[in-house]
Amino acid sequence: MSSVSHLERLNEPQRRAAAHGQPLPGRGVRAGPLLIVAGAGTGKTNTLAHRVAHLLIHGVDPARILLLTFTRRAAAEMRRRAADVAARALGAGRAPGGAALGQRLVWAGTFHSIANRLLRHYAGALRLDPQFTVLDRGDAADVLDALRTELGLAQKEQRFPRKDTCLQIYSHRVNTRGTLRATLEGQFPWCAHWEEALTGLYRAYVERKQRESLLDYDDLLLYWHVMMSDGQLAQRIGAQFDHVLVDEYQDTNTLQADILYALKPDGAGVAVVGDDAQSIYSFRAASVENILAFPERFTPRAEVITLARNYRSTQPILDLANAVMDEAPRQYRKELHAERGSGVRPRLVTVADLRQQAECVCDEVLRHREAHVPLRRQGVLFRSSSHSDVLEIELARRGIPFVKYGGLRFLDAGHVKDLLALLRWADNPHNALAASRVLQLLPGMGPVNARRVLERLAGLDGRLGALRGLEPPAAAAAHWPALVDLLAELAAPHCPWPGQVERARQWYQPHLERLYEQAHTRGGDLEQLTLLAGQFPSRERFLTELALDPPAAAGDLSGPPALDEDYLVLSTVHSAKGMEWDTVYLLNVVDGSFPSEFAAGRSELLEEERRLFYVALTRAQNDLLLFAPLQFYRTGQHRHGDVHVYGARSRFLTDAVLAHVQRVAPVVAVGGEPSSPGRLEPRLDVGARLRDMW
DNA sequence: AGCGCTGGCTTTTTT
DNA sequence: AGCCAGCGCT
Repeated sequence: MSSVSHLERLNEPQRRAAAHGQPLPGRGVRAGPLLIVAGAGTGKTNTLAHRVAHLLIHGVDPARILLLTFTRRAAAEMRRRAADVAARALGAGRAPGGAALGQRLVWAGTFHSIANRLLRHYAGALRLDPQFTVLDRGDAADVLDALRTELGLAQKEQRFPRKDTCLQIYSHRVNTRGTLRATLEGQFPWCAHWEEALTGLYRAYVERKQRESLLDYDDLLLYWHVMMSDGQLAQRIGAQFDHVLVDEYQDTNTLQADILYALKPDGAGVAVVGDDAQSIYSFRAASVENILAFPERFTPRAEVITLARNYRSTQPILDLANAVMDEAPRQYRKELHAERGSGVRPRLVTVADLRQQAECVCDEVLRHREAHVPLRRQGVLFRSSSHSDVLEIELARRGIPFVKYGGLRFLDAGHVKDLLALLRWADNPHNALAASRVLQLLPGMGPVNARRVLERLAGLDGRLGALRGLEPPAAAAAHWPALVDLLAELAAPHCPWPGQVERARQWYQPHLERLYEQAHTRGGDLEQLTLLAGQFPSRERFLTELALDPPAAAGDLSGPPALDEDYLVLSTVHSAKGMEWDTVYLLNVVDGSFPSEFAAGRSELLEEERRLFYVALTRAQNDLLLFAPLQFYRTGQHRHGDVHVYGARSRFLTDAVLAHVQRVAPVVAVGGEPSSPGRLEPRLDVGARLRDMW
């Protein structure tokens, strides 16, 4: 019958998951709660997309499907694929095209972006300014920083936690819905004695955000959650959706889970997908408990469907991944089985140091490219962002193009923050953080003077036009009228959005040149920012979307690279979630890196490192190379000032695991110019020596 | 007060 | 290598 033909490309459990529930003739699908436990590469996205398509085909209104994903990218991907499947099944003739159908899935996004939309819509019921500003991470930390200075927490004999740490602690506490003490003891023991001072800081933080209509990432969820605690509102919002689908459920936190349950207390129409073996966000308060406990949260309990047939990788890669997980305390147990059959064994390459690792990766990358694996089908993964530093230099030297995901963000650059602060202030005149940043761009204007200006402004009617009458410090006087004019212009109610960034940039240019080195390159960034701004319909949308979904790399701003462009992807393992490559290189598989040194001694954290390792391994389709440098440099500091340490074998590489890899030494180019001038002719079999160390 | 400089200290991963 | 507190000069 035609209603299943769209599912014929799925295997049996996938099909059961996609078609779960009873179709009501022409009126949608009635379904109880469903948990899909989907191992890596088992077609999770495809299954979820088919479920959405299945719902659409059975007449569910796309605007009544809430699709919660982990990233913006994932949401877009899901929309596209679901629409494709549905459009194909419905036939091009009598249905809207796939793209149009995808457009109508208006409630697809991250928890945070959906929260943003709902809150702006229901702001009136919450005594919330619908024009609220969303703080990105850096902004939130800056607010905390200002407060800790104001509260006199900065000058103590003992150093108070830095702003990012303060924010992390706050965030963890809020997202776990536990006590500050629990967060401190569990995650930040070295800050435990600051409990009282931190409490005061957070109290001030919450107050300030409310006064200035600022919401940080956590507030988006918190406000949503509070909104759901009101019976009437919860009822109303829940009734807005017939189906709620959640992707990457293993990485949701307690707050998100509670929102979900409040949305659909009986689980009707709820379907969540995840893999407990890939839970890697506990630092963000994600709780594996969410997925483990999901079925029992409902009566009758949720149906559980497990997907274990892997379509991504060859069997030797899965054997390795399975072996790694075999040593973990088991939860939803699933041994991945490759549909694609056999292939080459993963290789463990022992290299002398980071430099040789970089050279070796480059060699292999080029070799693969010659063997018709384009750069973009190859990915280099690492535990922490800085681990690719040496490699990046080598790639640049050899002219191999690459894009890096994770790590330093475009939005963290001072000049970008400056320009955005200007727009933010105009957008929300209460935003003292932005205002203070803007004011301090002027010479002679420091924190104290900026504060004075803002206090006097607040004493007047608070409108930006009133700035004109205020007297700035003498050094800033010359710049004052231009700034006041600019702000008045941008803040005027009907100031057209196109052109605003350009206008702000003109004003900012001389300050840029005065304040920063390399004003030219920085100016280039701002040009890109201007182009990006042009893609948004309004200032508020631009600022909000930018905060909710910051460009991952500076290159992102110019939009996705052209299709014919080929580039290698470098990514943290965290950012590699859900992605796959023909060939994967995993850097620094040594203790201290994998697992991270910070996980030492805490078994929970160690288990998360194991899952992270597992995620990295299962990104590979055909070829997997693990690199183990014997000498492992540390960046600066470390307690005893060591420049480098001898990396111990990663504790995840047990004998049972090693049985699944082929151990090799790098192929050193013989006869050609050796890259290090010290090495003359081959007298030593270095490779053999290195192998012997294991 | 602002601003530049010095020196001590530093948990990784991100919506 | 970067953050941040504190110092000294303007």
